[in-house]
Amino acid sequence: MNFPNRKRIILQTVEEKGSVEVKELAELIQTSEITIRRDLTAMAADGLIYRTHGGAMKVGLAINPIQFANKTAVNSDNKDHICRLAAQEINDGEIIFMDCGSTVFRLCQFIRNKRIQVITNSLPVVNELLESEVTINLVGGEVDSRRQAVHGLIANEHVARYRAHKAFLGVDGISAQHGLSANSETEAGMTLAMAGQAAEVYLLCDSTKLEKDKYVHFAPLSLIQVIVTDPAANPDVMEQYRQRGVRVMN
Amino acid sequence: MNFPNRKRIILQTVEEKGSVEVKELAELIQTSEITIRRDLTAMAADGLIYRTHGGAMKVGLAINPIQFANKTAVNSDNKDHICRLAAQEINDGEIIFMDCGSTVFRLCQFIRNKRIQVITNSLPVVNELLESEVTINLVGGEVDSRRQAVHGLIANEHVARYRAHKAFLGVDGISAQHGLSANSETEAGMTLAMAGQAAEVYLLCDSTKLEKDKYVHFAPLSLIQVIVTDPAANPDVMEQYRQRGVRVMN
DNA sequence: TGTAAATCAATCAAAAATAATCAATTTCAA
DNA sequence: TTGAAATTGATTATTTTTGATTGATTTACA
Repeated sequence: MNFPNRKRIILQTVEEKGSVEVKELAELIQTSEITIRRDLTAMAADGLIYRTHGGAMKVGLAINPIQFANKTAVNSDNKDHICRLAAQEINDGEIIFMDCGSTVFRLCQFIRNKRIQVITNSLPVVNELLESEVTINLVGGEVDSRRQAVHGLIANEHVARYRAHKAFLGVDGISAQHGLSANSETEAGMTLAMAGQAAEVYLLCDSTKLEKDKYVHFAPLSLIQVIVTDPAANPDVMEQYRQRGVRVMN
Repeated sequence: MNFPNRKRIILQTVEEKGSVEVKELAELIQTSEITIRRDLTAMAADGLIYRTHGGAMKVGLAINPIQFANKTAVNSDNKDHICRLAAQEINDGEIIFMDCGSTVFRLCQFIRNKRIQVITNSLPVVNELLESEVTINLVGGEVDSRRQAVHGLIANEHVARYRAHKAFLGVDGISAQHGLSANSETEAGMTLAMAGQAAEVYLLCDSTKLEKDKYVHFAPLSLIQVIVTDPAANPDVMEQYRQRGVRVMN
């Protein structure tokens, strides 16, 4: 039994049952558990399945954390640090993109009194900036109630109509080697759309997300110009990013 | 049973029942309470659920409910009457426009459980329908913080991309002779845009607005097909509208 | 308000799963 | 056939997950 055949059987089993265990597959395919594990790891890297402890799941069934205001309690000190740094980079008169990341959301409180224009797909951001000096432009399209944000094709097209000085974006994972990754394709699409229309792209990214790879890899590191992170970030890791031409602030 | 699978079951249970207890989940998933507690803590950190003593709850809206309080109090009984009538006109599977009028806003509570698609430029409407059966499409463009709605050129263009079965709109004034009028040009523009893309146009309009003329006259009576108003409306006035080919409900 | 019961966090220990390393086997091309 | 590369399996160390215990905290009820 070779890899392509095993792969076929594994994929079929996962699709059928939603989730499987390593033991189960080893029994079914009549091979060792370690081989199954290797197969699963390879397939998970390709995004074909979602790897769990002891087995694998159908990708669609895995529930990813939503990015949202509720999360603000987690790592909040670090996030505030990041946002203060980011806010210093924003000058009056500028047009900026803000996406629906939880770190990006916290940026709101630091820019309330700036005379800028914010283009965003995040409903919490809009709400937070409604009564402020900031002019808000809301991205139109389908509302994802889970994420309390606007996503999808129409939303991406809307973004493409604008041109901004800076984009402040969040990601779920970033690595020097593989670049940016996210937990969902729709979020990745919005990130790409905003990054493509901004002169300078800032990634707001607490140190726990550095050197982590998530479900979809969607862009190389070269998409961004600046990473803003917290003091807990590993200096060696930061140096790696710098060597690849990214400015790192912390 | 591994974490991702438990996570799925927990989330599903919480969504279904609104709240669950640790014991209940431990029994359901056949695992220890401490494991459930750990799961809940992790999920709460991700913002997927709201942790309570002894269990968990469905995560509520993190957006502070955008207030319409000042306006909604006025004529509320009459407005509810209008909205009940209007809601009866909406069938599952339909696509409808809703604008940012205060009467239109009250329509939300009557359509929460309908399987429809709502296209709106009103932030309170979005907020109200976020956690409902309704699919929401938000109009993109400049946010008018005073009206808590999206207006302007880009917004009108966004609307032009869609085609709906029905539009439910508010106006500031209506008269048999002069047609529809509004207090601002931007609101008038949105009304026109939505009306132009809907097969049937409903005007939700309490009786105090009948035969009133406001700042801008922006459309003839023929723009609309139906007026929904309250029982306090003058029968003679209603007859006038009917004679001009408008269906009047009250 | 005070007391009892329930729930929780923290710590530790056990079990399961995994990663890492190395050896054996197979495959493939020359 | 031979030798290098790829694949597979076995072993061991590490990590992750789970459950039990204890003391602290919160809630419910009188």
